[in-house]
Amino acid sequence: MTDYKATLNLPDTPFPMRGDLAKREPQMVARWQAQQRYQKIRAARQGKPKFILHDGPPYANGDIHIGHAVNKILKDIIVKSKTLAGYDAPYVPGWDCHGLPIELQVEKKHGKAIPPSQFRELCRAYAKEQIERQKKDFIRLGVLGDWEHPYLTMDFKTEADIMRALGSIYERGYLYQGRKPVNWCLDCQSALAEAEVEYEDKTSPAIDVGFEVKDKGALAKAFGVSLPGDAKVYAVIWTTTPWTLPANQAVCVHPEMQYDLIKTPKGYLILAFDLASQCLARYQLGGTNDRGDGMAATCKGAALEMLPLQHPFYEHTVPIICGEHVTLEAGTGLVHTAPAHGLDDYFIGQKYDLPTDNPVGDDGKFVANLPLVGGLFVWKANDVVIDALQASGHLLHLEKVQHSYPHCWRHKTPIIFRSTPQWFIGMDNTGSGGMTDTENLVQEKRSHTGKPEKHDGVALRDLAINAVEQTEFFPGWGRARLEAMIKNRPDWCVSRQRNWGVPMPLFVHKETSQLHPRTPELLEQVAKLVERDGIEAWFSLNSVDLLGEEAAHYRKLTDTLDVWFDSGVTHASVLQRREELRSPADLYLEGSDQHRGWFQSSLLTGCAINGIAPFKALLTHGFVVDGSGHKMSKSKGNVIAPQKIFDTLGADILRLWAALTDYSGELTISDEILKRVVESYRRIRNTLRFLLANISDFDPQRHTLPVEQWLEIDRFALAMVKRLQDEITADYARYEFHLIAQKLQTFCSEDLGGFYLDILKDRLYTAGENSAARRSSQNALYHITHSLVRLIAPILSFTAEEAWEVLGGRDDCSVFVEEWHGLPDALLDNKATAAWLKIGAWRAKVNKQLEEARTAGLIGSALAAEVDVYVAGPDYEVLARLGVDLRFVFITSRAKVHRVATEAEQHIDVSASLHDKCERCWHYREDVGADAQHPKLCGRCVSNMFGNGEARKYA
RNA sequence: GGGUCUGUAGCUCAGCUGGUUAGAGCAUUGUGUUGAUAACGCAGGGGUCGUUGGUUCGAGUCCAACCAGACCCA
Repeated sequence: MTDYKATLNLPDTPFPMRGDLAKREPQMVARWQAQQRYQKIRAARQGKPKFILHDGPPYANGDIHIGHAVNKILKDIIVKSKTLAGYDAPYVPGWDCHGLPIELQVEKKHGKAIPPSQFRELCRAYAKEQIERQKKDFIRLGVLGDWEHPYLTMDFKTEADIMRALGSIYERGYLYQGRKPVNWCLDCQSALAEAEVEYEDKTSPAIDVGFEVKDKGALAKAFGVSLPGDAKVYAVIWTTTPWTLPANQAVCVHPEMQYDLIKTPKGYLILAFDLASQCLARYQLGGTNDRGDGMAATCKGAALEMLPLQHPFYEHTVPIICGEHVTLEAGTGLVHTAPAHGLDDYFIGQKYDLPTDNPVGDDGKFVANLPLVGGLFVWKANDVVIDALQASGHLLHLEKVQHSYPHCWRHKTPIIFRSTPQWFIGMDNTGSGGMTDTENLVQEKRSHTGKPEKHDGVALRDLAINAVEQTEFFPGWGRARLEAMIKNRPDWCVSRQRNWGVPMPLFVHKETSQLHPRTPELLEQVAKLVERDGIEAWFSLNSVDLLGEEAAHYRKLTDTLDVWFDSGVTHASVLQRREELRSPADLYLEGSDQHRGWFQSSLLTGCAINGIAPFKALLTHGFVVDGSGHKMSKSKGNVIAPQKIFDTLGADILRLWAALTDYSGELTISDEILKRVVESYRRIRNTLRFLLANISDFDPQRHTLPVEQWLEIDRFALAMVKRLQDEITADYARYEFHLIAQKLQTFCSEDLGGFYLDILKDRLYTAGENSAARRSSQNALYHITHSLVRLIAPILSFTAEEAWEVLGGRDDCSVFVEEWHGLPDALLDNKATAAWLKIGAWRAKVNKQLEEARTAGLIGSALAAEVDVYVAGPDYEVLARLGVDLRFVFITSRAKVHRVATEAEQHIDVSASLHDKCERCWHYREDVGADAQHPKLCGRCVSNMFGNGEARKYA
């Protein structure tokens, strides 16, 4: 018996069905690096239009988590898709290296008693080590970039440029000195960062204090009442920090809230309407009217603005001011305001230009010459203040309360808020130089000269808002979010009292506190030194070397810069410094938290230095959450590590997950989701494998046929892939990756697996190896494969490169030096396309009938069936046109169309074939055995094997 | 508490400017094939479109409130 299977052209490929990704990907990565693929791609794109995606630097601490992975994968998808679209898209990864978290790690490891210079060296070494760990994982994800030359904010040259950026901002008039309350530990005698503060319960004295109204006439007017001449009126505040009363500068009310003037045995009291009753109960004062609180009059807080009050134990008066931060949660609805001791107070104080004078020294003692509390420790001062208030009759109530209060995480002792001298980038000061109106500014910005724009005299806030308007946002709501933040943000405090950071290389006059007149020049001299020796150059600098005799009059600042400044100015220190990059970048891409972070620090420094944003577009992705939509945390135990995913499932699975998920909201991940992603991957991979396997003997040099000679279904397939490619390349350009992943999957399942490839198998396997019928299909498959491999490449990079090796027969070329595949015109008019869609619909109907016949036990395989299709109207022509090829579309052994008059008469008859089954092609045909020499074969197979081969036109 | 978002089948996503019985892939069930075989084909089941009101002749699609979740603030 002849084994006809051997006479078929069955698929064959070295591309395995199972990816075995976890094991094989690392080998691929090693080869890519050895072959310098990033550099080769750069060379291939030399001279092409640039697309600059600027990497927001991750912080050099800790191993990468899933959020890092998402971020880098999305960036990589963009860089690769832009590369395939023909752009020169370099990718220079970076790291943020200075700052507190690293200090804390080093402290934890080496203790606190280390000289600062040695401490900084340890920090530098630690950061370096962390970078190497993170880098290894980023590379493992398949992210392509200049990993050998990343940018580090702790590079000496970068450190110098960070200083220079500060200098530019100073020269443009946006830097100023001020005071600001910071968390202050009395035991450390130093400022604490937010991360060093923890909250614990503490018992404090809670007091209600009356501030006597000075101008009763104005008050009476505000409330619209007349008051007896001898009446005493008090604005009542409530506080749990009596010791801050010496620094009181105002009493704050909510402008929209209702305040009552209430007559009591202790005089008239001003209290918030909603809190009056409980306050009076607390003070044990009765009321005299229906409401029981003796209300005399009421008014809105706004009416009380600027009313002068007598400080309860000092000579000066303080105003009533209005603030939105006043709440009704506790107290009286009037808030004691000490700008030196609270952030809210400080901000509202800025608005009203209140003094920020801080009477408390580093040691927690009041300055010696201060009346009442001079020289006292703050906690001691509590009692003294309370006694004084009691004695003078200003104290309405005293009680002990337990509340959550900030503590130093090292000493576990309560901290205080205390204003200290700091440096700010002002949002609203108009900088130096002449006024320029915003309109002119916009005009100037449109001409991209690359030179700093003239923007002195415009408030940074206005520059920034303007820059936001010029920026493109993905997704669009990013604009509203960023704009709202810019509009509301306070001045940027850029100074920190830290060791591991870029110093502010400034000299301040000891008496006047003014900066040295030659500051820009001096700053550049320092920058030169830092370029050579790093930030240590400043710390070890002897002022005399720079200032000569003047040194005696100047203090060398020891403050360092906020780390957000470091990364914020990478547009200057990296984009403008590196040959292959430029500013503004085409895109910044980060998580949505960076609206407050890097987007903003970049925007503000960019605007302050150049008048424009350092980016043309911003893309934001959400955070990764678990299967039920909750954030991941170690305590919840719902953390999924990227390392675990690429070590078990492979990086391509993680990449496909990132692509499949709509990143504009939260990205959900769970074991089930990953399982689904693996299924998706298999579908795409197997389709690719089938394609590769069926064109393994196809040589485009020898077997290319002009499209007009292809069978029509092959041209239809070409049209389908063309449409897919058009859609997907457009989706890449819009950064809509989840649509791409979805379309790829649907294309593989519907268009290919469920239609074209299904129909094609018979022709590919049974037609003559080199027949026009078979080569026609391979022409189509060749283009589909080439298109598909490129389309998946930005997402499934490992799989694409693996397929590319099979396609090209060599392992030293990358799909990323290519561009999107140039597809020939399918030469298919709208009518023919519509006809094929109709044919597909009829195929579905036939399938349904076949399934019924199968259920009824009439047939098994579809080839065991014969169908008669009764069709009315234009559909008849559509099907009839295919002639004998119709059976191949339906994959039945015989198919015939019959015309009927009306749609109502349309139906499909399925019957089991009564003929013999051809042993080679498995069709049941009348002519099986017609050729006596080949009794088991049908006529078609005899012809394909020994004759001229069958002729096909449509399918 | 404020700002910016999200909430459509078990999972991931479509559903344009409001208009016939809400779609796809995967999963699931049944089944065919054993010449893509730890693969592939075919058919089926599965959704109060977060909840409740409102606008409209008509709402998944517009408005309001509420619930749940995310990010950033306070």
